[in-house]
Amino acid sequence: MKQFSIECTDFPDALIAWFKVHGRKLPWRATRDPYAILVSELMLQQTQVSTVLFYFDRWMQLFPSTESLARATENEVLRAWQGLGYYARARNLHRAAQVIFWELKNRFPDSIAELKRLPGVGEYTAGAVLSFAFDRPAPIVDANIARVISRIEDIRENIDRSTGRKTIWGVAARYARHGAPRLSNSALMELGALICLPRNPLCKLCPVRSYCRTPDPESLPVRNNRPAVTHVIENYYLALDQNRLLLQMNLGRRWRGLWTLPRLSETPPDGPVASLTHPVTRFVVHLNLYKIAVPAELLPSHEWHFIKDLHSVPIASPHRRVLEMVGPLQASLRAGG
DNA sequence: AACGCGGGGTA
DNA sequence: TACCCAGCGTT
Repeated sequence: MKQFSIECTDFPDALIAWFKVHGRKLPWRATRDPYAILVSELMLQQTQVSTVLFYFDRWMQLFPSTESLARATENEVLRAWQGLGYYARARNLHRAAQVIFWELKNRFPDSIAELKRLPGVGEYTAGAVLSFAFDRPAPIVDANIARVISRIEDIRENIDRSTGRKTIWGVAARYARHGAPRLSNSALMELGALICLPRNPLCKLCPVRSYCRTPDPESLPVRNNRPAVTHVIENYYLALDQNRLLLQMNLGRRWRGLWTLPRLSETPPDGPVASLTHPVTRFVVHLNLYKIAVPAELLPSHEWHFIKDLHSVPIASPHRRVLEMVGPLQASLRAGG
């Protein structure tokens, strides 16, 4: 039977000893409230720690419990999430709180299977809640841990493919059998965040370098190539009527529940009053804003909003940014964060 | 088993 | 610009 160095008790012990000294004090590490942990995990999906800090703190003040979040309106929830992106996460978290509070009578799920039934909770997030909140052994593999494990074990399978992912999760599962799940999962993740960096890993500072099998850490993990970027031009119009601004509610999948500027199908003769370039996923969007007279016909999704109330309206970030460029709207957009 | 999500920060 | 990030849901 193949013996992995990760099974030696020395490895987790060395890692945890390092983590206790060098691990960051993050707000979601200072609590064992499963709701707070769940909030942090949803926010941290595909989003870096430094970005989440501000949103997490404000969210926990606005919605300190499953009950307060379950009772909130979708508009309030999306407004609190505004700027964090991937808004499906906000709706998932909202629905998860409603399921826990009403359907589960506010008893927080405490098994992988139950947690995965919550919207927005997959294998990773379920394991994170179980280990961080309940200190129960559960493997987790995020981008950090995938990188650490692939290097420690010199795994050269593509981690974007199912076989490669299976290999990594298998190692993580062996690792999770050792005690202190909260500490060991946190430590593994933190090693990836602080030492075992994607580029220029700090191997000379690594507390477990003697266990590391790869001769070439920077080549790992092996991942798919990124698709080429596609350039897109999008035109919108600025319609002001006295102290009101016309916005459009998104009803499709993209930005559902968020307001954007009303879409303009053709390019007007006069130049835009504001423009910005907005890279997102595999697109680069060139967004143009044209000033037009009050439109003759409004769509059902169109609605006038008082400019003084814009701070409480969830608006997609690029649209909020291009509106800030226009000038007189700045104060209303920024008030209330 | 891929792919879309069309976000945001950093080197 | 390219790349990365405490992934998930859908097809």
